[in-house]
Amino acid sequence: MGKAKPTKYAILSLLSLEPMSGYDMKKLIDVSLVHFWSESYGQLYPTLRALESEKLVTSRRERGSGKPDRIVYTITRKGRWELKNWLRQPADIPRVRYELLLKLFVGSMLPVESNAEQIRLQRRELAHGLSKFRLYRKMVMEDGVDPMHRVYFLLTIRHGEMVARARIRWCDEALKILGEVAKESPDE
Amino acid sequence: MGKAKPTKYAILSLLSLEPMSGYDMKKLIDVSLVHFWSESYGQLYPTLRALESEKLVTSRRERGSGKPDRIVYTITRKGRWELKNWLRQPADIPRVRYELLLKLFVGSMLPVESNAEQIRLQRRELAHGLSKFRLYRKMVMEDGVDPMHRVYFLLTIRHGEMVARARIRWCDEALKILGEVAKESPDE
DNA sequence: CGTGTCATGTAATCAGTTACATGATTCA
DNA sequence: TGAATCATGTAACTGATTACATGACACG
Repeated sequence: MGKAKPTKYAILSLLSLEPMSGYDMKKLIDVSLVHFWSESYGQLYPTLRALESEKLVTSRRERGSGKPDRIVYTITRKGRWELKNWLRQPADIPRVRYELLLKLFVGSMLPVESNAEQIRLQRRELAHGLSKFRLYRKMVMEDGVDPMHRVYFLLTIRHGEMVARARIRWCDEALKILGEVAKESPDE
Repeated sequence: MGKAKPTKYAILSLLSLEPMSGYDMKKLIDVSLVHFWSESYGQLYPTLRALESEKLVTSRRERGSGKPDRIVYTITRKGRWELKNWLRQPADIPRVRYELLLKLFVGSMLPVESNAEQIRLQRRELAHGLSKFRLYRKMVMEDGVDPMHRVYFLLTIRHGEMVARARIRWCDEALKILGEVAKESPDE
């Protein structure tokens, strides 16, 4: 079955919230969905055209005074129908490629300290990511966000937080273990 | 900088443990590294050839009695050097595409129960994954695994477990929240 | 006066999966 | 008898990133 075409459905999903341009989508993804989604312009713009010729979205050109024109897309009835269809399929489990763990898997190639440093670096990234969730959560709460959507937005934020926290705990545990290893064999 | 070529370094990593064939690598990845890595034959075999012509690995053909011949690859000094170089670079943070969360992000398109079902499905997958970690951990402990490697193997397992547990906790929390939402508005 | 934002777009490239083909052997 | 395992390999396809181009305006 499947044949996912993720970008297509990501676009339809965003348009189900409100009409917007490709540029808007990119922004939205990069700030609010960044912990579970990503898109590039090179993928976004051509797909938008394809969706239009499939009649899943319509477009209208908005004159920008000074600024460049923007093309605002709106999802059609057919588009909503297709989106719902996809939403009902079981979500596929993404196969990840987590470089840090691969590097650690063959960690004995390098001195313990080198691996510890990798983990510290990762920890910093994760902590930084966590702080962004706090801001984003505030945004979702304050703003005039449709309470229908709010529950679901909060669920995705909560997921990001919980996984990031688990990873940070792992970093701490791993650093402790490597610290002991280093004590046992202070050579290399 | 970067220009990662992840498959290349995944192969060198595995060969740093012991000589093996492309087929062996695929097996190893699919059972022991599955929670943080994946490779397809279509990627593995051509890359192995490329690595050989780069003199990073050597190959010898092993006659199989009855079974097909296998081509066993060994990492060279140059290969180890290149691998170490890569290991020292900071690990890049993978940009994920987690379909479940995208579907949940626009969850209000469907009845609450439909979203809950998605989460239950995911929960089952995660629980199943967790049980595999227990087996894998036992393997690493019992077997004649080089204790130098063991620490690092265990670290990757521990990461898998901790993240899977966090996700399961999130599933439970999310289901509880959606349960309350359903009570408040039993319509749709 | 240079940088950044707005906004769309395309071509080159790369990385990756999928589906096939081969063919002997073992197991139910 | 049919399926699964062993083992290598390739061609077709898809999906995605990257780097570029355009051009006006606002900010400091």
